[in-house]
Amino acid sequence: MARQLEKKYDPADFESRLYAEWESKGYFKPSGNKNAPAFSIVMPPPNITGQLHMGHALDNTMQDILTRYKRMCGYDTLWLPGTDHASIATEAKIVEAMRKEGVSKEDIGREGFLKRAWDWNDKYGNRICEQLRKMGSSCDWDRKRFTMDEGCSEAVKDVFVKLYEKGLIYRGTRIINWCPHCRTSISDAEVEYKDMDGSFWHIRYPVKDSDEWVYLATTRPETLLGDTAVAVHPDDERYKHLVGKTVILPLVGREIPVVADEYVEMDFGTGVVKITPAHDPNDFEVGTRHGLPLENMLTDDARITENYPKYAGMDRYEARKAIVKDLEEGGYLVKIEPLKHNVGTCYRCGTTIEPRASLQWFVSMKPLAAPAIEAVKNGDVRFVPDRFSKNYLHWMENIRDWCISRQLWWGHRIPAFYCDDCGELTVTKEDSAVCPKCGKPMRRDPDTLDTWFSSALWPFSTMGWPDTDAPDFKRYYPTTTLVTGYDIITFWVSRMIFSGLEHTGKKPFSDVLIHGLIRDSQGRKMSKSLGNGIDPLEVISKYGADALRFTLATGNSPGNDMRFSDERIESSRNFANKIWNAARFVMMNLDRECDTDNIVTETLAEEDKWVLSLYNKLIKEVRENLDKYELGIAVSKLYDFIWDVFCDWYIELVKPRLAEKGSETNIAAQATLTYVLSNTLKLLHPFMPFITEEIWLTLPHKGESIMISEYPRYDEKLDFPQAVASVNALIESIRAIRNRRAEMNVPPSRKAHVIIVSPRGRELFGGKEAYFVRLASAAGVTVADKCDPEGTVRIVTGDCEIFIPLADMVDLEAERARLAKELEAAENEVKRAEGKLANAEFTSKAPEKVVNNEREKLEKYKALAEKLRASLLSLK
RNA sequence: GUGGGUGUAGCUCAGUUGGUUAGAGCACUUGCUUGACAUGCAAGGGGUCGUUGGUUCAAGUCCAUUCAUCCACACCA
Repeated sequence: MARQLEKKYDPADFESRLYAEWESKGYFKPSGNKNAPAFSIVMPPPNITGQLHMGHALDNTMQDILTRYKRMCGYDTLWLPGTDHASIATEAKIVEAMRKEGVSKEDIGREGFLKRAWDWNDKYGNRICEQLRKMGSSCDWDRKRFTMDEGCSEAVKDVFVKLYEKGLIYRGTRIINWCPHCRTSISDAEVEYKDMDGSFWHIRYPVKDSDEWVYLATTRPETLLGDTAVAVHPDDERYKHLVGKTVILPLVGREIPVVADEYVEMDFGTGVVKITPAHDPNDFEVGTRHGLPLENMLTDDARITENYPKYAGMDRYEARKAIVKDLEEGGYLVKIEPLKHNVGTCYRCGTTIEPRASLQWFVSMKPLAAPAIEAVKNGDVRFVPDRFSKNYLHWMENIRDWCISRQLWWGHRIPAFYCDDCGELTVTKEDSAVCPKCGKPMRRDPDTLDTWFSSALWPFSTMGWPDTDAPDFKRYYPTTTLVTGYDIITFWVSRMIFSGLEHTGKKPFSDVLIHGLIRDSQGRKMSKSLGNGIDPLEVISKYGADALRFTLATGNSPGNDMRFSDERIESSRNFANKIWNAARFVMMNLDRECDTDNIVTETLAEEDKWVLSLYNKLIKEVRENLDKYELGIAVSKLYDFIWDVFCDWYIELVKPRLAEKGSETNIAAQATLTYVLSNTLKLLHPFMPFITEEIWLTLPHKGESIMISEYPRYDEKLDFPQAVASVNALIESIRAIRNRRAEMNVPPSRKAHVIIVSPRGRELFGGKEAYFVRLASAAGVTVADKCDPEGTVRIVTGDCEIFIPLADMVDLEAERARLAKELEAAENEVKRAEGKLANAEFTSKAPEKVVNNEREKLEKYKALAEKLRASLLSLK
C-alpha cells in the first residue's frame, strides 16, 4: 500500500491539502464534454461585506452536494461563484468607518468615496470566497464574477436602456419609502413592518367662516404641517354640507379644502381624514385625484423644513412633541388613545421609514410580471417544495412598480443624462453624452441602482450576456437549479424570473430549491444582536468541514428551518471517525490489490452477497433521493448503511475469515470489503468530500480522484435475495440470543455450552457456526432432531428454535411469563392478520403484493405461536 | 385581515406516491479494556403521531374541524 491512514481521524491533516489539489488540477471546472448533458448552478452571490455564516454554509453545502453528484454522474457541470457589491450595506459600512476617522462623504466627494469602496472590495471582497473554499465548495473559481465587474455592469446598462426604450422604466414623482438614516429611497420589498406601541391623537380643525369643527385622528400629528386637505366620504350625510368648504389648519393657519373621496371609510373613527399627500401613499392617491398640492415638510434626514420656522430643524419625533403641546395649548387636541400599529422600518438599519413623495426611477412591473406568473403556473419554473410557488404568485400578482433609484454612490450609476440647457432627458449606454437636441454637455443622474437590479440579471450576466453567442451563455443558460432560502424569494428569485424571461426569452432556471433558516439550539434566529450565531469556521476548525456539511445535510428537508447544536455536530464528527476507523480496519486486513470496479461473485460467501445486495439497493435509493432533492433522506440512508450494515454487521461477520490468510474465502472477504467500502465512499462523497477522498486514495483505486470518478450505478447482478433472507435470519437469531443472555444477566465471560438448534437450523445455519461463537457467545452449534427441553433456555424465532443450556440461571417462573407474553403478542398478530384477510374488501381491493404480504405474515405468526405454545407446555 | 408552515419518544427532528410491528441522533437504564473505533460495542425502557370528525379494505401520511405555535404578505387615517 502506498500510504496508510493516520491512526487518529483529524480532518485538519488533509482537508485544505486536498482542496488545494482539486483546485490546482482543475476538477472544479466543467468537463466541457459536448456529448454530456449540462448541469449548471449560479451561486447566490454573497455580499462583499459578509463573513461566512451558517446560512451561507447551508446554501453552499446543498449546492456542492448537487454539483458533485451531477459531476460524478457524468454531467458537464458548472457551478459559478461570485460576489455582490451590496450597495446599501457596503456604503453604510464605509460611511461608518469614515465617521470614525471624522470624514464625511461630502468631504471626499464621489470619486474619493468610490476609491475607498473599491479598496474595500479588493481587501475584503475575496474573504468570503476563501471561507467557502474551507467548506469544500467545488465551484469554478476561474469563472468568479462580481456584480460590478465590467460584464455585469454592461448587462445592467443594456437592460436599463432597453427597458427605458420599451417604456418599462420611467421617471416620476411617487410615494417611496425613504430611509432617513441611509438617506436613500428603498423598495417596498426592503421595508420590514414591525408592531410598535403608538398613540392615536384626536384633534379638531376649525371650519372657516363657521363655528363648526371637524374632528379627526392621526398616528402622526407632526404631518399636520403637510396637510393639504381633509377628506370625507361622498355619501356621508354628516359632512355633505362641508364638502367644498375650507378648514383652517391649526398652528399653520393654512386654508385647506374639504374633499369628498371614496377612500374614506365612514364607519372608521369620525369619518374625517387629514390628507398629507407628500407623506402617505393613500393620501398621495387622494391628492392626485383632487389635484391637491404636495407639501413636503421633511428634509432628507427627517427634520422639519425651513418652511415652518417654529419647528424647523427639529427631527420628526421632537417636532411631534412640540406640535402636540402646541395643539393642546391651542385647544385643538381632543384626546390621546394608546394604539398598537405596524411601522415600516429599513431592512438594513432598522430606522423607521418615512413615506415620501419623491422624483425617482421606477420599473413598470405589471407587464413584466405576467409572463413570470405564467412560467411558474405552467411548471416551467418549479419551486421545491411546491408551496413556495404560492408565496411567489401572491407577491407577483399584487406587485407594484419597483423603485430602482438609490441616493447612494456605491453601485451602478443610472445611465440617464439631463441637459440643463434645453431640459432634454437622454438614456444611453454612452458615458460622456452630449445633448442630442442642442449639443450641450449633459449632467449625469447622480443616483445609483438598487442592488437587486443587478442581482436580477445574475444567471445570465455572469454567462457573457448580452452577447448571446458567448459560449457559457449558450452552453449553461438557462441554469438547472437555483438553491436559496425562502427569505429572498421576493427580493431575488422573483426578479430573476421576470428578468430572465424579458431579456433572454428564457427562464433563468428550471428548479428553485428552497431551504430554511439555521436556528440556534433553542430555535431562535441566529443574529448579531442576540450574539447566538455559530461561526461555521470555528466549527470547521474544531470538527472539520465534513462534519459541518454532514450536520447541515442531515434532517435537511426542503423549505424547513433546522436547528444547529453541539450534539448534532458531535454526532456527525463521530460518524466521520467511524468511517475512518472502518477504513483503517479494512486496510490492515488487505494483503493484495483488489479490484474496486468489478467483483467476482462466484466465490462469495453469503454475507458478502448480503452486504452487496444492501449496498446495491442503497445506490438506487440514494440516487432517487438526490434526483428529488431529498438530501436529508439520502444522507440518513448512507449513515444507516455504513454504520449498521457495514460496520456493525458485515465487518463483524467477516472477521473470522480474515484470519484465514490465503484461502479463497479470505480473498473473497478482502474483495468484498474493499469493493463495498470504496464504492460506498463514492456514494457519500458529495456529502463528505474530504474524508471520502482521503480514504479512497489510500485504498486500491483507479483514477486520480474520487471526485471525478463515476457515481455508482445499480447493478442487478449484485442482487442476491436468498443470501439476504438467510443472513437476515442469522442476524435475527444472534440478536435473540444476545437479548436472552442480557436479560438473564449472563456474564460475558461465561460462554454458553453448545447451542442446539432445531432441524430447520441445519439449512439455515449450516457452516455458520463460527458466527454464533463469535457474536453470540456460543461454544458451538449442534443440530438436534429432538431437543431436550430440560435444562435449556429456548428462543423461538419465525424460522427455528434455539436452545441454550443455561438452565442453572433460569427462573422458571420468569421464563414462563416471558414466553406467555411473547405468545400473546404473536396471537394478537395472528388475530389481526386473520381479521384483515377475512375481509373480502381487503383481499379484493388491496394490491396483490400487500395481500400476499399479509398472508405470509399470518403464516409466520401462526408458526411462531405454535412453537411458543409447545415451549410453554414443556416448561410445565 | 389574507395566505402558508409546524405540532411524531424526555430533547431535536426524519418518515418519499396512503400498505409489515412508526424510525434516528442526543439523553436515560444495564452490561462490556471485544486487537478498527469508548468519538466505541451489546441489550433495553420510552410514542393512543396536538384535538374531534370524515374518506378508504387500509391514515402519522388524504379531507374537514378545532387548539397551540411560528412565518410571510397586506393594513383604516
